[in-house]
Parts: sequence; structure tokens; C-alpha cells
Amino acid sequence: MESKDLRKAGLKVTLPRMKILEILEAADDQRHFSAEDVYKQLLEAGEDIGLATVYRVLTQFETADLVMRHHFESGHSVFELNRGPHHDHILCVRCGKVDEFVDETIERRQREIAENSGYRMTDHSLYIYGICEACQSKE
Amino acid sequence: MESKDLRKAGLKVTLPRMKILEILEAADDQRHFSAEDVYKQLLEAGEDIGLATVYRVLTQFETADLVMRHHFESGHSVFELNRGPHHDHILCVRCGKVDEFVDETIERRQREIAENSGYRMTDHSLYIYGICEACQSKE
DNA sequence: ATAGGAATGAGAAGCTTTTTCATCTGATCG
DNA sequence: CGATCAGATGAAAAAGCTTCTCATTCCTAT
Ligand SMILES: [Mn+2]
Ligand SMILES: [Mn+2]
Ligand SMILES: [Zn+2]
Ligand SMILES: [Zn+2]
Repeated sequence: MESKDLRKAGLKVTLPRMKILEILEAADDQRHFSAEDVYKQLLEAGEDIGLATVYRVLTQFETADLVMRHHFESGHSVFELNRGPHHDHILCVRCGKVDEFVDETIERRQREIAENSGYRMTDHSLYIYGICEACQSKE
Repeated sequence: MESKDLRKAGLKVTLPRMKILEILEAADDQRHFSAEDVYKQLLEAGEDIGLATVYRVLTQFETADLVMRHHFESGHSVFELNRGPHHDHILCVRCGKVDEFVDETIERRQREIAENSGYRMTDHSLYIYGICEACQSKE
């Protein structure tokens, strides 16, 4: 079903691209992956796909708007399949849990701030860091 | 005047640390510096201070709460002297200009969202990206 | 001034990400 | 279906940014 998305993006339908899409779609528990995360899952699945290809493909997917790239504080890029509406993230600094939220008040204020500052807004990123419920109860 | 701040932070008052503080304080035009930025200014000033020391000192300053570290999309860390109240940033994706703003509505909503999600909030980061007035008029 | 611990500079090394290049694959067309 | 060829891939090298190592130097407290 996704080969269409790839073709639409001007990308050949290749085995590495399909496998990487599959991993991003599985998302039973995880929805946010580093390149390394994806690479490890490929290895576990017995696929012989190089890390360079993972990076290349994820970047192409980003360009094609199939995935979003996030810059969590960890320093490296984190990717997420681009489905559903825009949302921001709240992360646990202890265990790395990632939750998502949407807040129209904040979205509106951001647009207003950009306008008042004379900027034509292209993007924004908002991360809330904290300690999740589970980690709090472990203290 | 700042040797006190260093001592208070349990840091010896050394020449590299004083020089780096001076650069961060100058801030005639720039308030946000990468380690490389600071290093270049040291070179221009004829100081013989290694890049490793710049990184070390900036990290110590961060720990001592003398500076804040930001993660703009550029990928590398950006430092800013920690004076004045908390603020967030709006950046031009064309020319790199950085403006600052404070918005109590957003601050409050963030706290509410953290609470509703069961998180004890420790920090947050908000960056708005866009095209500044000057760059828009060049289009 | 002296001594001892902390700080520094230079370079090596670490990590994530990108690039290079020879080889391979998949879309197209006969 | 097989040949063709641009595009994609894997492996390894390299690029950025940042941290670490270690011999040497510098502060601070006597
Ligand atoms: Mn998400
Ligand atoms: Mn600032
Ligand atoms: Zn947690
Ligand atoms: Zn601009």
C-alpha cells in the first residue's frame, strides 16, 4: 500500500525503503525512532541493510514529507511517521518516555508572536521535559 | 566583578574562564554563541586558549547556571549568558537572526499540559522558526 | 615562596551523520 | 521476459561537533 507513497515521492520502490517504512509503521509501542533504532530493528529482522542507507532513506522520507524529524535534547535526530495532525512532545528525562499533545492556545500564540516580531513563521518546535508518573513513583 | 561568580560556583579564577566570560558579556550585537564562535573571538583577541578549554568552560558555566545551552536546529550547542528572566527564541532560517520573547500564556499552558500528563516539569524548549522582516524584503 | 590539586592545551578519540565509489537493483521498453 | 541504465545500496572513509587523555602549567592556600 505504501509503494504508491514512494512512487508519488519520486522514489523507487526498493527493499530497504519498504522495510524501513514497515518498521516505522509497526509502532506497537514506539513511534519515535533514531536512525540507530531503525538500524537495530532491521538487524533483528535479519535484513542486511547498511546504516548509511537508513540515514539516506530517512532523510529522503523527510524531504518527501513521509516522516518528521525531531531534535530531542539527546543530540541525535529522531524520526516519526508523518500521520495524523501536528502535535508537540513531552518527554521524561529519566526513562525517555515520549508523550504527545496538541494545544490550540499555544499554536495560536506562536503564530501571533511570529507576526508581532515581523517573521513569516515556517515551523516551530516545542518540547516539554519532565519526570513521568512512573518515574516519580520510583523516587 | 565576575571572579566572585566563579568562586561562588566553586571554580578557580583562571585566565581562560575570565576571557570567556568577557566575550559572553560583550554582547554588543550577539548574545548567542556556539563554542566555535567563542573560540574565534578568543583567537581574534590574541588569546591562546584551546577549543577543548572553551567546551569545558562553557559546560562548567552551564552547570554553574552562569550560561544556558540551547539546541537550535543547526545541530550544535549555542550558549547564552544567563541574565535576565527566562525567554524563548524565534529564529530566521535564512540569515540566522535570533530574537527573544516571553509569553506568559504559553508558559502557563505548558505547566498545565505537564500537570495533566502526569509529568513534573523540569524544563521546556520552544523555538519558532521563520523568515525575518529583512529577509522577506529581499525576496 | 612552596606545594598540591585543579586547570589547560594539544591531540587523540568518540559519536552521529554524510560522502564516496564500486557494485547491484528495479523501472522501462522492446 | 531479458537487456539497459539511471538510480539505489553497502562498506568504508571522512566530516563535524564534542569529549577525553595526559603531560604540563597555573591558582590557591599555606
Ligand atoms: Mn510524535
Ligand atoms: Mn536568548
Ligand atoms: Zn519516566
Ligand atoms: Zn533573516
